[in-house]
Amino acid sequence: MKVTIKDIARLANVSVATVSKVINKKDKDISDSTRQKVLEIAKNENYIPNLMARSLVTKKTNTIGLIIPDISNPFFPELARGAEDKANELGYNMIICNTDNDIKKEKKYIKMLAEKMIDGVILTASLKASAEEDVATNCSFPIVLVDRDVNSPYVKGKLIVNDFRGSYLATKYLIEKNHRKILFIGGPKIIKNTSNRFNGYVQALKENALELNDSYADFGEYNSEFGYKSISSYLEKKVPFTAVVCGNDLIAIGVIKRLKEQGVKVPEGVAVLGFDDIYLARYVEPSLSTVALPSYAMGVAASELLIRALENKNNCNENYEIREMNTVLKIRESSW
Amino acid sequence: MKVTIKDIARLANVSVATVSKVINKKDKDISDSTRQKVLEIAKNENYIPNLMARSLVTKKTNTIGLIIPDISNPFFPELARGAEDKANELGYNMIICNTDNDIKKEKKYIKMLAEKMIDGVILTASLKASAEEDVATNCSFPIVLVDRDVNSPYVKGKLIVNDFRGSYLATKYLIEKNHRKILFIGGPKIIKNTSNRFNGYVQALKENALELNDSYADFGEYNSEFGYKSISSYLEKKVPFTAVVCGNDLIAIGVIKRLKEQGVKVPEGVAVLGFDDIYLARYVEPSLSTVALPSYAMGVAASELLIRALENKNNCNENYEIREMNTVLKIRESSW
DNA sequence: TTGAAAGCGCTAACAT
DNA sequence: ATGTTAGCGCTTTCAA
Repeated sequence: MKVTIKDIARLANVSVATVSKVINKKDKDISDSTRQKVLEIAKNENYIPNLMARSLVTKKTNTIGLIIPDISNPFFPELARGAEDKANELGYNMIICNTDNDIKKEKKYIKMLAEKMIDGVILTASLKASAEEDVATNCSFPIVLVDRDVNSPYVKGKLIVNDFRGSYLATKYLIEKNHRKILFIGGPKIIKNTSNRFNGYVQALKENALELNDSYADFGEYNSEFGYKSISSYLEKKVPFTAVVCGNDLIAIGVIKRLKEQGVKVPEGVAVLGFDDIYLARYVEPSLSTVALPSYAMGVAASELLIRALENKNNCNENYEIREMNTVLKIRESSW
Repeated sequence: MKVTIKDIARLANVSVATVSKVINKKDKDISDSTRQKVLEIAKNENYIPNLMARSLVTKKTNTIGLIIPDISNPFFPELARGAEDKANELGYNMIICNTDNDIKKEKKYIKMLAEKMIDGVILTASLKASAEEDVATNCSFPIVLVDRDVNSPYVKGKLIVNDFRGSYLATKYLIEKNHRKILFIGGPKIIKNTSNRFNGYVQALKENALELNDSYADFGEYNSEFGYKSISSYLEKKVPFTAVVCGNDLIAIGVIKRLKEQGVKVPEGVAVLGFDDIYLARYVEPSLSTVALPSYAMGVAASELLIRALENKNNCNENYEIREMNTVLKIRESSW
């Protein structure tokens, strides 16, 4: 049988109220001797407060949720870690929810989190039909958005990734290196960051008066299989190109794989750029030139934003903080 | 203000008990009409049951914990996904805890999980000083072990990975391919699976009467940096070798990276074997020959074992199930 | 400086 | 078929 606050009270010959005060360090007006006694007994009895009972009265769980679309994309574990480390540091726990880019799952998780009475949630970009019918609209707890747009009074902060600028700079870099036929292979079209990344690419082409050919862009999944498949079909169709801007590193890795199989050298034959800068980007062969996102720092910032909002009593609704995370172009061996 | 069971009861002109029964589908003896009425009102009012209140009385949270040592090692997200999918399917939620191989963090998490009154925990291999002082000894809820040993009456199941056999077979394969000077570069020595994997390697050497040279084995971290560093020092010392058995895929990727920088071809100059078969193993260049672990299936099995134990009323203590997960040697391009 | 008591939202005997 | 009621373990006001 678990030992409760009652047991401690009985053993210490004090009331449960006193024990509660000591446990919660609200002990300004508790005598030193009682405090000591209670603390000692609590330790001896291996007392563990029941957080559910506590939350039931305080209406605070000190737990936040993190909703991510794809935990097998290395970008997200890194973000999760940053978020968790910061949350822990600030006295919060975190529940990670992986939606597999599935709206149904996302809905389910949001419901689950609501039932668990979490204090708030960090919502990262995910597939979605339209901003209006975003499931997040149904949240009734504070939200911090990462690379995503939701209209709701519950939104307390927003992390913006300058995806546009990232791929714009990346593409511009390729153009400066004299590439003229540049493919774009991105993730799912309905994800916002996909279109942002695509638009940056388009902008760079336009500025340099380069032909903007529809057949030069392909959209699919943010994984290596898709990169492999997509580039295969360009190869088959004998589309001429000398560089590929990829929606993320996983796609880039798939592209490089296929290119090599075809006997095309990277970067000599074709330059390939990734996006994200996952852990393995510098270890693959050739190491990946990529638009780096500060994944860990993003997680940290998201937690910070959310928890600060949670602890801010004067809940000024309309004025939430927007923080922009900048991308950095890292040139390694897969491009020149 | 959140709507509670009381509100629903009031609106439906019934007692809270009736509402509770309907909500929990314990409605054998509730009239169809009341059931309908209650359900409808609950939906209209957007009623969300407060799980904490429920758990407080049922002593069941329907939540399990998953403790993993390193979420940036792609093996673990895959396992986590399997565990979570299965848990969800069986009506459970899962909280992922990442310990960074840090005993202190592990302790903290176990305490946190206890406070949150989780129903049970899946504990995966981690650094540890000795079996006896394993933090898990302090758990007071059902445990399922993955690749780890703990002595506790709370252990309700165990997943064993045949690490030994995996690296034994891998090494044997290399020997059959006429490799004679084979290095072993493993993870931290105090992790059990490290020594298991090492022992398999040793066994294969012995059986083939090959020299077992201490300086042929190195132990460090399960990441690419370590692989890179370790092989560098072998290269510097001009130790002769034609093959490397690595403790995991990340190490192998670091090793290959360094080898190529040195102008050593893989597999022509040196064959490299990994362990785990992470998602990117088949996408790196050359694709990685590796001892595959069924990461997703392991997660599924762990959840299954744990939840079955949780739901098994006649809690026969001493007789828990042990399930062995087998490894499969996958030969790709990094070896021959 | 301490304690009594109400109540958080819910479930489960037990009545009716 | 439905309702009454006693808690689950805790915090918090208010009184002593």
